[in-house]
Amino acid sequence: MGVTDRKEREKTEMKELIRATAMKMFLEDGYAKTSIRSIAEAIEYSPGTIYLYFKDKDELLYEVQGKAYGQLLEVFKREATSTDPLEKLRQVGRAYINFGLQNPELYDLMFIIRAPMNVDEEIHKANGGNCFAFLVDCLNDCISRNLLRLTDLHQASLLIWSTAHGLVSLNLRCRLKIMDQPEEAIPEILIKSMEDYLAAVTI
Amino acid sequence: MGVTDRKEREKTEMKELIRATAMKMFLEDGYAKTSIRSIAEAIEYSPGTIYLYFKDKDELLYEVQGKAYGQLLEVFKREATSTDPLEKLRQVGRAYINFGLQNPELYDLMFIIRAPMNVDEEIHKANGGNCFAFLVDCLNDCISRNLLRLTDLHQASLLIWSTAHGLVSLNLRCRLKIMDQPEEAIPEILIKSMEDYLAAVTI
DNA sequence: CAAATGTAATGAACAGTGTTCATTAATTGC
DNA sequence: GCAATTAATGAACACTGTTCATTACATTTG
Repeated sequence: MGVTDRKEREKTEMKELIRATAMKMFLEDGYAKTSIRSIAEAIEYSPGTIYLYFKDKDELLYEVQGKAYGQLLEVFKREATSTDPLEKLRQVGRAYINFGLQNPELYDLMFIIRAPMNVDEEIHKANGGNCFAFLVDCLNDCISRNLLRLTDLHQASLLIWSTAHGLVSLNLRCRLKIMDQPEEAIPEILIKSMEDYLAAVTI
Repeated sequence: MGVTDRKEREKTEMKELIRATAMKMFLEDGYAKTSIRSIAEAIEYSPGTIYLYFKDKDELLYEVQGKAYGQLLEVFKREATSTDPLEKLRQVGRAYINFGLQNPELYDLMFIIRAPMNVDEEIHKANGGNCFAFLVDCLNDCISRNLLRLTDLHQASLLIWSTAHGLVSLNLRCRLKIMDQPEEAIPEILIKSMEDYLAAVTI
């Protein structure tokens, strides 16, 4: 059965080619501006072919989202290594914000873009869940040691995530222009804000 | 000059008709799903007519954004009336989150949707600026009385706005599904989280 | 009042989108 | 070598925002 094996392999290779090309184009031009036709053109196939491997454009988005969550988790593991729970929490915060600042299109696609939530719910639970779990673990160390003014673990996780996401997403949508700050100062402001926030809820 | 007066009047009436119809449809179906053709059909004019009054679809969005900021400011003025600075701050937080929960499409259009930022910057400064100023004023009362653990006024404003926006927008994008909470419990969770957050940064 | 002017509205046309599906091409199994 | 299966195609469909030559109407002028 060497033939069916090869076919299987070719099929997954093709799927991977489409996935990788789509991801590259999503990150360069954004999800909305990347058309199925342009992806097809990039891999030198006809538009219809993509639909033999992916149900629709959204499914392609879900694939990339999955990869993206994996990337974020890796960043967490790489950047948040301190043995001090509070310092580790600060590292997570910094890592999250830097990730959003350095990968705007990726961040958009993970947390801001509107996409019909079909399979989405499961994909987010499976992939995003790991990232969230990292934060929860980290916070659990802080809360169980009574280092924070927040006592409900999951609520605290939600709050910290919301704050970081709020900072990143308001910036990505240029809503911080109402504060009269120079463009180049913003990354530091966001990081500083997050740190001051964590300091404020630290006992 | 009665004729030119009437023409002027008809022109502004027509513009208002388009603006109002667009807003209604944006709120019902969302910005993306509302087409120029469908707006034109709703007011029984041809698609081209809309372009005699608005440069493009984005300009229509800006108009609605302006109105929306006005609405939010009114909600602030109506809901946040306490003479106690801290209670007033809590009222602002509650009002913001409830606004987002009760007007999801409007909130989307104000803070989440992607739109080319051309005139946008000025519109946001002018309209959104008033809402932000309300929060800043409110926070100024708290900080000047030394009631909060946050000392930098503008940074504190940014933080509180980010937290509230984070809560609302993550919910709007169904990202809170990774926390296993029943749908109907979420509004209370968001409000409670915001309140506990404010409590945590209160001295 | 009739003709000329100005202007508001039209709707076909353009270039693009996601998606489908009958047709074609290639490969495999017998 | 031939039939059957599978993969790829690309035209077609129904949409999108936007433009612009054409038309219809209201107003002003002769």
